[in-house]
Formats: sequence, C-alpha cells, structure tokens
Amino acid sequence: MKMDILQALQTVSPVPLEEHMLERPANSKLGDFALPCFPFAKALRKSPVAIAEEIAASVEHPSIRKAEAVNGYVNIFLNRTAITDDILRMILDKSVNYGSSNEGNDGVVTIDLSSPNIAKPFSMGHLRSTVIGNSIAYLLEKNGYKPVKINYIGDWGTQFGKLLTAYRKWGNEEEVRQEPIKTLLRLYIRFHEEAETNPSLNDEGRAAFKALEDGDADALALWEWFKTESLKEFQRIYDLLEVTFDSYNGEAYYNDKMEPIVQELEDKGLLVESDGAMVVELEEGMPPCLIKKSDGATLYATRDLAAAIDRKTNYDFVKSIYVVGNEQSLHFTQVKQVLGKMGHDWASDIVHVPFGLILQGGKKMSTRKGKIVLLEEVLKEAIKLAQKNIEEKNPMLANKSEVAEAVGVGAILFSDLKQHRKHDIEFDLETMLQTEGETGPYVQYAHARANSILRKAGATNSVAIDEVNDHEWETIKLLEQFPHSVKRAAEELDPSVIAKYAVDLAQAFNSFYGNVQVLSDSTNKAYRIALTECVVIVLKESLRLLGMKAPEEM
RNA sequence: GUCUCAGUAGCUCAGUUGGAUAGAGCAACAGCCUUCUAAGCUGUGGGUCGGGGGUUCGAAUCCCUCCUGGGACGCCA
Repeated sequence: MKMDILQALQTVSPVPLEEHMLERPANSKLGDFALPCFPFAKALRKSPVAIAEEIAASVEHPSIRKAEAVNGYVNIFLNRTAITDDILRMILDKSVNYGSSNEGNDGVVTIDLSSPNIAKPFSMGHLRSTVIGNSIAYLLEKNGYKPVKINYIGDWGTQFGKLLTAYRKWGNEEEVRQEPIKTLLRLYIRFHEEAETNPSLNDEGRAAFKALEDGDADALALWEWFKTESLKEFQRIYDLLEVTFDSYNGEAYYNDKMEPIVQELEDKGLLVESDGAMVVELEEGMPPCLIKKSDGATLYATRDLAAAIDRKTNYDFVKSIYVVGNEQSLHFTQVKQVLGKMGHDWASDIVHVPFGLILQGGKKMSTRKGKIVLLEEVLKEAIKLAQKNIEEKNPMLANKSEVAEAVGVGAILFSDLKQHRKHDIEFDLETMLQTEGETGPYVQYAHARANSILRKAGATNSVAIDEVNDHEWETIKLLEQFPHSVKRAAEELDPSVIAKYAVDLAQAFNSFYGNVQVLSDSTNKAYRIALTECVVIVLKESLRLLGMKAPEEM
C-alpha cells in the first residue's frame, strides 16, 4: 500500500523519494499519508509550499481519492472502498498466515529463556524471561525462522555448594519432601544471614561446590534430588503458561564440556593467571573474564562459553538469543569477546536481549534476603479474579474455569509484555490484575465480542462495500498495518510492538462496533461482517504471538 | 569512581528511528445497558517531554554538558 503511493508520488516528484519520507499523519483528519516537502526546498530553490502544491496537483493513482497541499505537506486521502475491498479479501484468503513471511529462510535461532535456578522459587523476573523469550520464538517462527527454545536451568555453581552446606547443617529430609522449594529457600536465606556474621561459611560453601564438581557421590545425590523436586514445581508453572521447551540442558549439562574449552584457551595463549585465578584479558576498559577460580572450580562464564560452542555445533544457528536481565550485559559482552578472541566469527551472532528488573520499593528483589514475589501466587490471584468477574458478568458461560485461566494468565502475561523495554518495572500487583483499559483481558474481550457477532451473523459470501465510515476506516488501516508490526517486532526482538498493536486494534474495533450496528439492515452489513471476521483473525493471531489464549466467549 | 540503561500528564507508559496542535490507559468528573456480552462506548479536565547549551526549515527524538534514579564493575549467576 505505502509503496504504491510512494511510486505514484515518485512519478511526479522532481526529487527521488525514499520510503521513510512518506509518513502517516498523527491526526487522521490530515489524511492517510503525508509527504513533507521541506527537505526538497534547498535543492529545488523553491518554497516547500510551492513544491507541495505542484506534487498535489499532479499526483494520480487509482488508490488516491484526493491530494491536497497544506503548509508544505502533500496530504493524501485514499480511496477507501477499493482499498478496503483488497485488504479484507487478502486477510480472509490468507487467514492465520496473514503477516507471515519467509524472511528467515529457515535459519535456526536458539533462544535462551526462562532459566530458573533450582532450589529457588520461580520469581517475577523469570516470568519476564519466559514470556518475552516465548513470544520472540513465535515472532521468529512467523518470520520464517526455526526457533529452538532452550531452558538453561541454573543447576550448577557455587550457590549449590552453599545450599548443600546449609542443608547439612540445618536441614532435614522430611521437611524438604513436604515443601521442597520453600524449605530450600529458607535454608538458602539462613545461609546468607549467618554468613554475614560468620564469613567462613562462604568458604565451606565454595568447598562443597568444588566437591560436587569433582564428583562427590553424596553431594551429587543431594543435588539430583533438589533438582528433581524443583523441576516438578517449575513444570506446574510452564503448564499454566503453556510454554514448552526444546531443551532443558542446564548449566550442569556442560560440566564435562568445559575442560576442552579451558584447554583451548590455554593453547591459544589467552589464559593468564591473576591473583591465583585464571582469566582472559579483554580489550581496554573491559574487566577480564574469569574462567577458573583459584580453587580450580569453574564459573558462570566458563559454562556459558561451553554452552555457546555446543549450541553452534549442535544447531548451527544463524543467531543465538539470550533473554536475560539487564544486569548481565557485561557478562555477555565478555563472553562474546572471548569467543571472538578464540577465532569464532559467529560470536557476532550472539545477541543479548536484555530486560529491566522488577523492583520493589525502587530496589532490586533479592532471593538471598528473601525479598521475592512468587509467580505462582500472582497467577493464582489473577485466575481467582477472572473467576469472580465471570460470575458477575457472564455466569451462564459454559467453560468457566478454562476461560478464567486464559484470562487470568493473560492479564499477567500482557501486563509484562506490553511494556517491555529495558525499563525497570516496579512490582505492582494491582496494575497486573487490571482488566480494563490497555490490558490483556481488554484485547481478549474485543476478540470475544467479535466472535459473538459472527456467531449471530450467519454465513456471508459477499464483501460488497457501499461506504466506509471513519470508525471502519481506522480499523481497516490497522488491519493493513499488521504485517508491518510483525516484522518490526521480530527485527527488534520486542513483543511489546505486538502488544501495543493488539491494543490499538482492539480499541478501534470496540469503537467501531460501539458506534455502528453490524447486524442491521444495511447495504454494508455483509462487508461489516467480513470486517469483523478479519478483526477476529488478526486479534487471535496477535494474542497467539504473545503466547496468550483467545477465548471465543468470556 | 568507571561503564551502562533510564527520566514524557497525579500514576503506569506510547511516541512508527528528525515533521503539522506531544498521545493512550489508570485515577477524577459527566453521560450511555428494552437493540450484536457495560471486562465496553462517548465526552471533560490534566504537560517547562529532568535542566541548560548546540546542530537545522523543523528536536521528546541527534550532539555536548549538568542533575536525578536503577544496574553492573575477579573468584555469585
């Protein structure tokens, strides 16, 4: 659409035009497209006003209804009926494939997402990684890539040494069996409390991890047990969120894959000793990357190097994405630089997709201090509220609990996805549970209402359009924008683009059916039904890309 | 201290990569349920885009500088 208009303008424009020059006016009263002529004034030695007038007077295209020059802009008004006809037919024809592309050429993209730490509760922070990563996978798939979702479970490292130490000192088996995560978390918190007055505990913890890494049978058995219990609890949440993974290879999986890497670093002369530890020096201004601790145990970076190389050999990715918090930016630049120094040119294909922290009282939540909000409780709260809403608003609904889950979970997911930026988020349960305004339930509700109209409409086979009013036109223009939003979301690896788009479309549609009776005797009835059907297709697909359900009734 | 991310309405945030009078939602207020589900629609009020310079026809957007906040900065992940 845009390209057509651009070409039409080009044939009458005295200067070459580029796509970005043609814009959509903020106020739709000013037209559907606008071309500011200010940049051309100098070269043409004419006023922008005059240039705009010349272009406006001569531009012609079947899709252009009129063009007028206003203050140096060429404002273009489109021929609504013809374009609407084209767009609706195209969406009905392509259905769920509307907006898809094969730009990715089947290239594999690994996505590192979720990655909770065993023996710790699933926090709100892990939710961000999980839902953003999950949506990115859908977005990439829609654009022709092959996403591989990897849940890089945090199941290795010094923290387990600390946990083992705490368990041996204060834990008991029965309690862990009863409430695994809660008990282990309590032990972990107590460890850090006591370590403040008794720093030698930290040494004990480190020693315990070293033993674990060296294959100590008793330590391994405990570790295995903690891990199994934790995964069971995580699975409950993944089931609720309907997130699946292609791999659960966590950090421990790389336990036997690190030594060759360390060896390679040494062979290439990259490894140097520093204060008893082994490090790789990086470019100026960068702190060195720690590879081995002075006791010989490995570190996070060691495992990430091994994992990156392993993923390249296994998947031959065109891109490897890590959906991990902002706070780890430095770590990923270090890992990338080390890989580059090792001679891996694909190091530049590694992309850290950072997200802001979830704060409480303006501060980072800390597991160690027990300041943490449990995702599962938040989800349960949201589902309960959705249930209450259904009882009040639609008590006759058939599959209440299923819908309550879709809407409750949707509210939480959406509140997180819509404002993805690197922006920190202040944890606020009330905001997350909202169902009015720019929320998940709002979008789901618009979709449900559209479906409701379709159920009553019966079959239509015509799209004959008499007239397109402003409410309809705003909706049509948004429908036309969908492929563009999908593309931008994938390029920017940012689901919020789709979330915002979905709200815009839902708003336009709500306003449309709130002001226009779809099922009324009118020459436009059939076309309005077709429009409603297109809205259903695109809203449902938008929600799917966000990892959300779209109930047909609510 | 260094690096990094951010600062837009009372609150939470958009702003399509430099365009026209800076937009939504929440909250507040006023309307709309005998007509497709009121989780909705319609309207009103609300702004020194952190401050100050600069670049140009034109800046919330780009550059410099200062202020404020988050985060990271060797044996945690």
